[in-house]
Amino acid sequence: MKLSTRSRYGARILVDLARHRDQGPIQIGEISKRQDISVKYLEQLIRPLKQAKLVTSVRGPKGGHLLAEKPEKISLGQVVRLFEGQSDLVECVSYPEKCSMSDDCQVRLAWRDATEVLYNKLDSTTISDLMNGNYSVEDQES
Amino acid sequence: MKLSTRSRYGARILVDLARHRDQGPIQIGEISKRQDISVKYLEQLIRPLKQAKLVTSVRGPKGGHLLAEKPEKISLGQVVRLFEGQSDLVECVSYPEKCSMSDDCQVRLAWRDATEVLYNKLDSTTISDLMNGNYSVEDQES
DNA sequence: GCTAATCCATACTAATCTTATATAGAATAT
DNA sequence: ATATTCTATATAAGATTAGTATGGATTAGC
Repeated sequence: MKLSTRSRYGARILVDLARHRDQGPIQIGEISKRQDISVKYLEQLIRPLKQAKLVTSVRGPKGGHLLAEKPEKISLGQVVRLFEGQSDLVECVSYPEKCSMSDDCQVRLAWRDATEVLYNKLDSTTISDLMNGNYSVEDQES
Repeated sequence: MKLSTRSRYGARILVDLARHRDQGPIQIGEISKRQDISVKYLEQLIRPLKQAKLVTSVRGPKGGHLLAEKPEKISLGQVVRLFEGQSDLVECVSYPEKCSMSDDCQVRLAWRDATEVLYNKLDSTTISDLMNGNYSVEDQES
């Protein structure tokens, strides 16, 4: 039950863009240096962020990437749902037909509730909470 | 971020043993039929459950497996910690040295808190909650 | 218009993890 | 004794992950 590095890196990319959002478009090379992620891998990770309208980009020299939303409008839940192929902890939560037992499987309901609790937490944590070096539980809504 | 089938099956094994705990030792063959898990894989999954003292076994003819604890004393959190190699959602939560950024990485703290919320939920859900076909959120402590 | 700097897209690969299956052995109630 | 059960290790196919490589498309500025 591990989060992929894509989700981890994705969150760090957004925090990096948020921290430097008053500096105009941010080049991938800069993010790469600061976040210790290869340029080629970064390009690959930024694409889904753009498709999800969390990031916009400017082409050509002096181009780069920008947050498309205010940091407080982007949650970790969005990032994780974007990068994890399977959002639920177990497949049978969303696709009961995948398991022959699911009809009377009480365990499935417990996985469903655990998934929900987890995403409630992730949804209530925003990039804004994470960008200023003073993250604490009290910053969050729920 | 998917739970392994080991955790899923492990939970179902325990629920199965709980449901039939008044019938003496339960053979793996029976569990296999009811839960649709191969005998050989079951043997492999029951071993850690025994090592964790959640299950005991009786050898020889008429032997089988028994819950070692009351169903209300066994939580899904125990099962998941037992079967998932990595309990935390991300490695850097427990091993900050694995990531060069972890010193001032606020995101890491968010993953830590999300992990905690998840396990609080799993720890408050017991086999007893899941064995009688009437699971609901209200059954649980928190 | 060129062109250098940037972003975009797909293919590929090594390594790891998952999910089992297979084989052989040890213990024990009858 | 022995049939039945549990125990332990080895092996392997398949999927996933994490990352690299290659080539291309776009565009601001000269």
